[in-house]
Amino acid sequence: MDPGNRRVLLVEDEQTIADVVRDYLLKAGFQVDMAADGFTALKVAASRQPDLVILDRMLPGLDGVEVCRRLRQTMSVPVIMVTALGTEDDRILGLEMGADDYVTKPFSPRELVLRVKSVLRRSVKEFAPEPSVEAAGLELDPASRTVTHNGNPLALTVREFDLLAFLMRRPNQVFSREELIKAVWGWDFGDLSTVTVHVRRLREKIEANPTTPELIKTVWGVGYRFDDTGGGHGRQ
Amino acid sequence: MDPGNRRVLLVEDEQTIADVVRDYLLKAGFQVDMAADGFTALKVAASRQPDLVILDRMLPGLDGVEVCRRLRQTMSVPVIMVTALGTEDDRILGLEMGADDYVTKPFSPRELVLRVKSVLRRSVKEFAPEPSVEAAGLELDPASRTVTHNGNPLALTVREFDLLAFLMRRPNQVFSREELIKAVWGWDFGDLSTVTVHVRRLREKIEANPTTPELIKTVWGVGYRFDDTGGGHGRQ
DNA sequence: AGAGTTCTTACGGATTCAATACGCTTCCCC
DNA sequence: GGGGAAGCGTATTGAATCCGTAAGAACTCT
Repeated sequence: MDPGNRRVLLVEDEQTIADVVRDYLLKAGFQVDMAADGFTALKVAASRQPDLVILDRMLPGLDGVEVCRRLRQTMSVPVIMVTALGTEDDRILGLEMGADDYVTKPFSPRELVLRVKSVLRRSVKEFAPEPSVEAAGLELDPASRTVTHNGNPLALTVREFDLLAFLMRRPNQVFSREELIKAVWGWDFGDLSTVTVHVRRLREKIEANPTTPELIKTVWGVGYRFDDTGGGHGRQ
Repeated sequence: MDPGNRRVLLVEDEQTIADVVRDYLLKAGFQVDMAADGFTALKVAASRQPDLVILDRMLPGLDGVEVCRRLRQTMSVPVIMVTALGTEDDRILGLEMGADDYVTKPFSPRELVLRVKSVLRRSVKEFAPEPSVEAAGLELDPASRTVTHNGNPLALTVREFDLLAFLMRRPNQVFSREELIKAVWGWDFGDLSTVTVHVRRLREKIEANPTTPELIKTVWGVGYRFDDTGGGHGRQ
């Protein structure tokens, strides 16, 4: 995600910090609005409709937590909370309040910009349709959840599709069964043979000869890898 | 994050400190460039494109703050600032200046290495593939776990791959069997002949003539060393 | 020449993966 | 509801692979 035309509202009462951070955001290509207290923040947010809000927790007037709460009542903008407090409890509290990320002072403006980009990436992804992938004669379209092999459609199950999608998006990269079960299944633990079996079933459908796979290679002692040897960079 | 093939630029005018820190970074697997003053630092940074810069604040010529500012104008490399001053205000000032972390003298080189790793971890994307290494006709790609010798792929086992990766990332450095078994196997003790045998098996696959090895040299009474005699600095 | 170090080979055990089978749940259509 | 099919996760078996150790040969340095 590039900063492009994104608008960030920076709510911070300490002028020095505010200036430095604003410069960094501008340099990174964002448009920046500023507010020094809670009420102004809400007013500016309503009128400018920012794509993201950076919110100091200590503010004159309404404090950050309250501003966050009220923002959430009227709009669904992502919020990054900035605070001088750094305990674990505070962090959890901040996130529970509805902040999408949490930064403690003193912080590096560079890091803050990275987090802004990361949060925006996350929140943009949720709505943007994912592009389809193409590799090795296989075309996978997440929007319609269809896969074709040299033109003819394949009937994949949910798991099979998700697994293939994950691998095709990251061709030529090995993933352990643990990584796969975490990424595709969303589990933190579980029987890893689940992955083995699903790879097997997937191969049965996409490989010309499932016994000697050409697409999903097994890397002994490590995991699996989708091989995209050739030509076309897959992106529609 | 493991050091992979990351390149660090170390800017430090005190030779003793510089040497110690460089050794630690090398041991940790980083590639290290060095500069002793501000102007050299900028020049080296431009040509080598490091993944991170360690910057002493007190420097002859341009001081650290100024170097940091100028770096930031042209590239977006993370910076760790090293300084003799240690007050809280300085720390904040340093971070506000754009440093991503801040270390005060006297510092432990070990801690510095940890911070380097931490900063890199933050600035690197989650599934970003580690850069591959190339040396002496050999190309090793950690992401796909493949190795090619002048283009044709080699079939290495897990141990062989890990061993080769470790050595190739630290070319021209000798490692004892103890160090290798600790780093590659993760053991604190064990039969050292394990290393010997695996080096042998590895040579069988990568050396033109395994009996008179050109790549993995044995240093009698000490250990093994991967020789990168030639030209190209290994970076994909 | 001798002691210490490294090379080389061989082998049994352990790990890993493929392949199949089975029970459970879900969904659909009757 | 009820029968049946399909998908999923787990367990089991068997085979291929890899790994660590041992033990003797070859080598290096003094």
